[in-house]
Amino acid sequence: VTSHDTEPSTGGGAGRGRTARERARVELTREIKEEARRQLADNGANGLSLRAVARELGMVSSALYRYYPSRDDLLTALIIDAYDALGEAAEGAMAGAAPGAAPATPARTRWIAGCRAIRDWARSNPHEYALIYGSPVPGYHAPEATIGPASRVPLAFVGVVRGALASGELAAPGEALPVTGALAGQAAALSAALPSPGVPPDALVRAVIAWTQLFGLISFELFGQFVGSFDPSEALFTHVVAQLAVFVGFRPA
Amino acid sequence: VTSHDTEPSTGGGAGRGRTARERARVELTREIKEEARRQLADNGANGLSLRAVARELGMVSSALYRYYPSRDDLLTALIIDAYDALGEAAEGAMAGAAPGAAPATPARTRWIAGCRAIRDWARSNPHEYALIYGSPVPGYHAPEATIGPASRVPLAFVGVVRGALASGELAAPGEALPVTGALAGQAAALSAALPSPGVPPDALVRAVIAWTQLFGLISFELFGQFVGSFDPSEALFTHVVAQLAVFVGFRPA
DNA sequence: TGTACATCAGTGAACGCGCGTTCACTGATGTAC
DNA sequence: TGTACATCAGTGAACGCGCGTTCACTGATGTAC
Repeated sequence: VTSHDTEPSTGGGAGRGRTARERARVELTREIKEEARRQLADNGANGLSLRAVARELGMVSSALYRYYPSRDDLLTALIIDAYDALGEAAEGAMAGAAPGAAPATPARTRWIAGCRAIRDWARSNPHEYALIYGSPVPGYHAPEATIGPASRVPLAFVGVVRGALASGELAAPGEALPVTGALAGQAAALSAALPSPGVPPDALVRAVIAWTQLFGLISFELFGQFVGSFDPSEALFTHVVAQLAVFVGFRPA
Repeated sequence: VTSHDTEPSTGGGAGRGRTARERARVELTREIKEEARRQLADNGANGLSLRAVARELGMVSSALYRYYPSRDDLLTALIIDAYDALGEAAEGAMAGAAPGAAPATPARTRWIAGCRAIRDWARSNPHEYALIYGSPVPGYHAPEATIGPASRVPLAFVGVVRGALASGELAAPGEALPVTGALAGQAAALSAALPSPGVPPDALVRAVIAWTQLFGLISFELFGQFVGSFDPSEALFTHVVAQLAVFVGFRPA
């Protein structure tokens, strides 16, 4: 069971649950999303049906419109929840110790823990994973509100790299190719746009590559490309993550 | 425009087009798949509708059942076509020169050409790509007939590696981690099961990792994860492929 | 504390739509003599 | 070359189903005096 929450657009900013009505609304919103997630698992994003959700909740279909103005809005809520849940898992695993306190966990260890947390979440929530990292849902256009939650994972990746850089735990590995030309420009622009800039393009590009490698591997595992070859893909995953740690340049623990 | 074909289950093995009827059947089968592909692009795999295909072709929906016994069978035909088209593109780009003849293209060059051919095909046929490498279609179970076509790309990858090995063009790079334990076992088993065995587990695993990295990158590009960062992702792609060539161990040209 | 009014969650019927699949049929194409 | 029969592609109607969304309504909950 994962924690999910996206507040419904409760008119006033009143505390959650001041009146019975408000408490009921919060509760039902949660139940609607729970049931919707269940249907996602059975039928995929396209199979998500307001009528079926209402039916399962013992309501009439039109009642759902008091909670979400349309099917796509419900889908958006699910997408944001999924990004947030995954982002939280990654952040939790990758966060360093509180600044100044206790001996910090090595960056390499935190990075590996983050990769594993991401995979664990994906395996526990395969359909929500598919919702955000699988093929786009046709006819659905993600609103801007998804951008923030979607960038939590890549930002967590970059965060570890930046931390490692600051603490001298990062070194360009010998076999990393230099980043040049258009790529260097893009990386520099991206680096400058980060919440806290200062990550050199070379390191940023290696982090991005690791990010794509990780999700490529997880997608192959979940989408069935390894059936019959690396079927329990635990060993392959462990190997790849260790290899990626080398590539990104984390100093061995 | 790409070439696509999967013969309909024409009763006898008679040459294609002996009679007018047979020619018409082959022709219509092609048109049905073409129209289905068009709909795939508009509505995704779930949006593929026999009735809509028939409508567009000016037939009545029940007529399609003379060609495909069900919607899922049509989907299977599309999936097989997609795997075959992509496989053909990869094989074409990765194949060495005829054995014994002419100076062979270096393995590294062929490998990079193969990666690029795969990406080019994916960008030209994004919905067919999503069909085979995106989230699984819920409720659809791929029949065994898809296994062969699906393995063409990974086999092409392994083929280049084996070729490079034979011609002394492959060397374990210094930063590659040793393959041990359960992973080594899986790799050895897989290696032994290959059409032509003899690829050492270490090299095989590196090829598999490169395969997942490549498709992870392409999926991110096509599914929109790079929007706003590495937006034209040409430069990133070129960099990653070169980096992968180093990782797999191809001798620089 | 008690009443009058406003808010709003949930109802039930309806609109208009699309789908996969089956089945008895017709008429053209193909084949055997 | 010509006729009789078999094959089979395509028709049209039907079955039974599900969907998103709108709308006038009812009755319970909340609020102001």
